Amino acid sequence: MLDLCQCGHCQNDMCIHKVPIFSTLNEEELIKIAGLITHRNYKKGEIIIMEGEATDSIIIIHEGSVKAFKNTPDGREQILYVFSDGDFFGEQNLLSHQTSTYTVEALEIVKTCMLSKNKFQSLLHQYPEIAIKIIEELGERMSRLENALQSIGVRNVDNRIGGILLDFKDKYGRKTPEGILIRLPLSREGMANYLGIARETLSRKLGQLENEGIIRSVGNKSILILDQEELKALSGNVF
Amino acid sequence: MLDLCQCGHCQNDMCIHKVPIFSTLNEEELIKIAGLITHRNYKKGEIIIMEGEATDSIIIIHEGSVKAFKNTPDGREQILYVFSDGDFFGEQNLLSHQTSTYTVEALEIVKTCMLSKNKFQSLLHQYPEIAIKIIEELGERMSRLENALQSIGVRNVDNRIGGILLDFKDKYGRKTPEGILIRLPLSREGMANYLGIARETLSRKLGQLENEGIIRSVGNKSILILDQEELKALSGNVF
DNA sequence: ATATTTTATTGATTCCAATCACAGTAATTC
DNA sequence: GAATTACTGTGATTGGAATCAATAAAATAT
Repeated sequence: MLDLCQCGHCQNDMCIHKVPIFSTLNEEELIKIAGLITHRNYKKGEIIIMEGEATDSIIIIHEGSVKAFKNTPDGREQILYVFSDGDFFGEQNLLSHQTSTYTVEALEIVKTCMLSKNKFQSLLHQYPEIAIKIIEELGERMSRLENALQSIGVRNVDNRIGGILLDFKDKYGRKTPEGILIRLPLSREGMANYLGIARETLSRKLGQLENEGIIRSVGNKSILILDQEELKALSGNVF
Repeated sequence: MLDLCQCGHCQNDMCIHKVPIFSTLNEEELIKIAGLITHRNYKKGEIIIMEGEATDSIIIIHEGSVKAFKNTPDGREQILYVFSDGDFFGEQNLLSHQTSTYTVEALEIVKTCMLSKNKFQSLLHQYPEIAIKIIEELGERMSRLENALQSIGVRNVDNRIGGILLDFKDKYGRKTPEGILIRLPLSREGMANYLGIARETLSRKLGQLENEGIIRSVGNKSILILDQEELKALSGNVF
């Protein structure tokens, strides 16, 4: 995003610059909001919000990535979202009296910005555009959840794996001469928990895709996409 | 909801009376909005919105119920929501430039109220509380989707069936001396498409639950819940 | 650089739900 | 109310992914 700020006080790395929900505001308004924000950092593995807990702030990620998950009755974890720079969470608690519907855990060192319930609510009344931006963002998240739910209706596991790789490509991919290199935010186990399948099944399927020349594993934390079209076909995404 | 309107013009069955997103407004404001609304009825089986289609209105259900679903690549349908009185859809198209993420089909005779894009947007700017109400409602829907996604991570199918019965109980249940009688909005096939399982599997599992004395089928369109606690245990819902 | 721990892969087996096939039941239509 | 049509239930079989078990590879610590 273009940085319009020329003043001495305003840091260029202010988190609000990164956050889509504030994107309709001008620099002056942003500076005002920046003053309302508090910061906090987390180490890898630290819990930021616990499922069922009430929070009193909306939390915006300034840097790093987190996973949001639920613990299933049988002791596994089902990952619902992976949030990174500019994403927010905790908004449910501010508007309704809901407690958090998921646990949020840092996947690496994470810097967050927090805006307290009261400040955020008055902001919403002052700038309806922020509310509209939030509705838009929630709409996108719902759309992603809906797709996830659909791909489960399709019992085919390959389908889901194709989907997650394409998702990660958009968010974490980098073009290289050989193909698009994805720096994975999750381990194999994490990805399996995202897809709702067993770790071993994921390994096998990824191995298969590698044999077919569609992808290549690069260490444990990266995957190179060699044939994006084939992946799209696999994911059943006809659009 | 209490009907405060005493005037001659205002119909008591105005849809906006039923709609939570307008619940913060006073009677005068409601009457103003009522004038902006157009109506349309649908027969069972009629398509209200098609996936991928752009619409220019938010649609509120005044009476009846609908299913919102996606067609999976392998030709099945995955139901995402069942909407009834007071629920709305089509809001994605108004705020972002998204097209509909699902198809909506009437499950019975349905009466709808529509508010056009332009009118709705100016309303949002005028009454930020409406936007906040929408955020709340979307939050609840997301919470439901998240639960659905979780219960898929749990491979156990009984779990999901318990969940859908408890959901339907809250929305469509009626207390009787024998237990809570649910008037099902969906056929067995519909329920199976909601759960993402085969129709036959659902039949078998429901039969099992009946043998265990937890439920009783009453014709094809109703189910009597005899042992709600056992159902909760089954659904793994510890909260 | 080596040792230790963590994470990932591969193989063998089991099990649950999908599918196929058909019979039974309920709901419409005439 | 009989006939037709749509929906639902049950049995037999198959298949794909989970689980169990062990090895291999990678990341981290020493």
